[in-house]
Amino acid sequence: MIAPALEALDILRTRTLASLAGEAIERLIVDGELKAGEHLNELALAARLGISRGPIREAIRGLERGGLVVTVVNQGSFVRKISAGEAHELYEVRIALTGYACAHLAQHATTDQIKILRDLIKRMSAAQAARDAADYYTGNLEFHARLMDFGGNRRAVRICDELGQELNLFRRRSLVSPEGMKASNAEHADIVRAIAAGDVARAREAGEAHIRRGMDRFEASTPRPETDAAHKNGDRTAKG
Amino acid sequence: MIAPALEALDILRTRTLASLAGEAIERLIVDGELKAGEHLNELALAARLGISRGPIREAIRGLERGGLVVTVVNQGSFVRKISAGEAHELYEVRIALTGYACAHLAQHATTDQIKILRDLIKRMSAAQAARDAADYYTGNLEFHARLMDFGGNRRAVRICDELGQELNLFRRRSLVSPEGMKASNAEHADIVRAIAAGDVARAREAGEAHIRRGMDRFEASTPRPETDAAHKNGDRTAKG
DNA sequence: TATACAAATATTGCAGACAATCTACATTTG
DNA sequence: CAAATGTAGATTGTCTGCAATATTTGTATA
Repeated sequence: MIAPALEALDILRTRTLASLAGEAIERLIVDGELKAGEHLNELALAARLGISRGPIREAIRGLERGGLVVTVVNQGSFVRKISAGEAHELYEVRIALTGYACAHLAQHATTDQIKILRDLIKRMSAAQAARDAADYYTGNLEFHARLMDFGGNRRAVRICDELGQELNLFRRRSLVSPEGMKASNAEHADIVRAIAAGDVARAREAGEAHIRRGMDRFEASTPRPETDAAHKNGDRTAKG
Repeated sequence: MIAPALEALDILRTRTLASLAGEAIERLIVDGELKAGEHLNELALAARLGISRGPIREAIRGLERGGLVVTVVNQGSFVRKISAGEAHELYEVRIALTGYACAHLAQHATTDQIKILRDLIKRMSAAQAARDAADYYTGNLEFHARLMDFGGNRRAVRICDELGQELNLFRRRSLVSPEGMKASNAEHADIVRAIAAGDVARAREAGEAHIRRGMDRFEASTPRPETDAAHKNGDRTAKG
């Protein structure tokens, strides 16, 4: 065990304040402490993290490119506000990638990989029975990451991760009902069955359908875009 | 016409030095002036652009998140070196997205959209006949952008753009032979025919195959990874 | 000659300071 | 009373400076 002060110095040798600040701000956004459309005060953030504005600004540029934040010259940066249309687009990209990964897996999956997927399904099933939404949530995340990863494509995993993060800007960690969990997990089972059977077309179809149903559920549960168009930050929806 | 000085001021009011620097550095990379693995000297870049290091550093953070640059603490940033495996992954994501877009178009394309695609094919055909590689190149870029865009998904367009940029890190603007152009454009025609016929499966297949063949051509033309493993920046291939 | 070590140089990471701009509020003017 | 104007405070965009780290150069030693 190293003394905290030394440990802190060690962190500084291997990490940069900008990267640490980036993660911190990202957490603030994902956790909802910084709400969509809200202004990012550089000085306040710097004070809060006990550093100067330089690293904060660098971190914000990263978040900007990542789509979490939108910047207006001489006005600063704002947590990005995602429109329903943009959310739909994000979902569609996920549909395409998931479908492709499933098709790919139907041809190339090993028995070990299939076992891992089946174990995850069991775990989610248990979480659903126990009404443990949090456990189901993480299981679900891992299942989808594995799905993409087993396609052997870490880049696709990363893209899906980022898309998911952006989506969370909109749906604020959608809570799933027990029935929803059950239906969703049944779809997972469909996917894995098709993969195990080596049925390419059916695997793709099942993968696409799963994300699409998630999208439908989400859009059905989303109130029509509020018509307070005069809201101050009403147009902070897209970047550049 | 505004006096240059005033125009410069106008630019500063609407743009940030960091964003301008980001574009400038991006050009340096894409144009090959900064080669893969090369070190980005902040002071030198700042001097070259006539600004201070602050905006340069901010710009680099953006490029980092965009995958064009890799940063090592206390060593600085380097133009990302892409491995053959990573290039393959990038291609696969493009395959998935293009295939999906084509399938989508087969169901929803309007006659206007199909006409635009056909016109682009004619234009590329003319460029190929004239051996005008540059014109073919831009036509090809637009064709693929349209393909994605007509899926109605601007986000997918952006992702494909970014993937293409990263790929260019590897393939340094692959030059296409006249025969290559001809074959490639024939594939374009296949895609559009399937879309016009409303044949979803065939459209997807044609779209995927087109990118896949591009990938195959590319990988066939790529010399096996050089075995100068002792090269100084030999491991600057991935980030984080 | 090759290797190990040490000084010198170069470069990064960060902080603080300043000017330009924006925002909010009070004041004036029609 | 509404609109325009002016002022004070807050915030951003940029620059300069300094300490910490990395890299290079030079030197001595086996």
